[in-house]
Amino acid sequence: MKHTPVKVLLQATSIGNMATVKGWVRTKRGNKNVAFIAINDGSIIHNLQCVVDPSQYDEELLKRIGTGACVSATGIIVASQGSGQATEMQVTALELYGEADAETYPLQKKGHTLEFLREIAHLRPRTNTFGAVLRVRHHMAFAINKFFNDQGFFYLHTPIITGSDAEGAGEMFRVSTLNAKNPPLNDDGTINYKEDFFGKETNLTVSGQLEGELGAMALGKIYTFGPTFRAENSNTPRHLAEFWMIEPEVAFNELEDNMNLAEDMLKYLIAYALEHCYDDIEFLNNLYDKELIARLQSVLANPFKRMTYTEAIEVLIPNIGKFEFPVEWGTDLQKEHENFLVSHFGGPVILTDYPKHIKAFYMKQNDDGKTVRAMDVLFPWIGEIIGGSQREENHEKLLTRMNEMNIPEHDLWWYLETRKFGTCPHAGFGLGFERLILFVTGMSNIRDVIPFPRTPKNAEF
RNA sequence: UCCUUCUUAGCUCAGCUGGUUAGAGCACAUGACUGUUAAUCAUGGGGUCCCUGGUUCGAGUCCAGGAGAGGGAGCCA
Repeated sequence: MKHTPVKVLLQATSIGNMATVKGWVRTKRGNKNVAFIAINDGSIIHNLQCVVDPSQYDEELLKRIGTGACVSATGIIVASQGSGQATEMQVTALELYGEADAETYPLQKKGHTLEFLREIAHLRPRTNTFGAVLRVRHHMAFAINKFFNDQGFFYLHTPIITGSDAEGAGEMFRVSTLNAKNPPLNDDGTINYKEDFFGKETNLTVSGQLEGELGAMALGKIYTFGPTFRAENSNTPRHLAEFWMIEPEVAFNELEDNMNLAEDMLKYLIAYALEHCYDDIEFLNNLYDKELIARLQSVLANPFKRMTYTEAIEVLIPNIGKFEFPVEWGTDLQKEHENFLVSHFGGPVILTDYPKHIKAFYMKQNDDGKTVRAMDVLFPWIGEIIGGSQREENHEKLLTRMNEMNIPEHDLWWYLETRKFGTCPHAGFGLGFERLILFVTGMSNIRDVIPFPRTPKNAEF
């Protein structure tokens, strides 16, 4: 018999229907007269309560249907006599697909720490928490594509294996088919990558931005959304070695347009989450973060505070006594400074026009000779969620800056040609997908918003 | 990578100043209970005290080294 999602069976319109449900047992309760089997199939955070008359079934079969078992139940959907749910199933047929030995199945009915669940990442999607997070993650991925598609952007697939090591966004993972124990060598003892698969040194991408700019110089408005890799030895709740990044790039946009796009996108995504994932967000709000829903609504209700780096420094200096690290014009902001600004203004802050020496080579230089048209979006709780800029479109200025910063120009000849042939103002940014999910779910560790996290010393599963 | 805290039953933890046979709750098993909501009650089984070495009559407890995890910082998204 065709089965119906729990999500549908829980609706009052299902009452009176014969149906089959297939899923995993969350709990079983009861006595010798009646048994209650709560079944979850992942379609929604709630379970379907299946009511079983034990006298109608083999005692051994019922015994094997415990927490974690996979079953199929058929019966009529009725209004629930209990108070915890609107509907339930009066079971007439029960089939066991696979049992889960209670002695060894690691997921119990009761509390687990998130740290323990990370050790059993192959099973944790079966918990309420990870079901909720993974559903939210799906809806956010879909909403990102929808947002950009609706605005006329094209989804550009930039390469995951990159031949340039000049993107400047961090340490890279080498991609090679050479024999690691005995690689071919040049006369001077260095590894001869001419014999490698691609005939040159290659790595996993740290950013699709440079290729994204190539797309924007033809299609006008593009975005990338794909995996990104950083081999930094970062051990924090906000960093992953493998994460997903969204990078829009828009021809003819200047910094102001870039800020508008970032704010519009973030608000669209948060509103989408509240509209389409409310059950899951409500669950996370109640279990982990009582301020979650209020914080999401607050971000939607207010414009992001926009100010220059220089103005931010002026706000920070009178409060210098509150900080561990010094504040003066020219130094990069520490996390404590960013946190101060966000709580001082009571919401997201967009900082622009940073000193050029703390930002990347491709950012557009301001006329003051000191700052560049950079933009960071700082969010409550998680800090920097977006980093972006208007790009330097002047070939001469870009080349000079690359030389100053020792960026090898021969590696990026193709990037430079966009400035030689039909250059134009353009801007873009990068949004860390998992950081967005952190914000929307209220989870506090980035390892808990991706199914199988990759971090230093950890690539299990 | 740096600072800091932690590692005891399947899970979450207690274990005092080093002292006899290492405890609790939950989970699990068995039984009871006429509709439960993390059901309840009774009984029971369950331990490489992270690893290696040291100090001591004696180490879960003290010391050294190592591994793993959490929090904070840096790097960034």
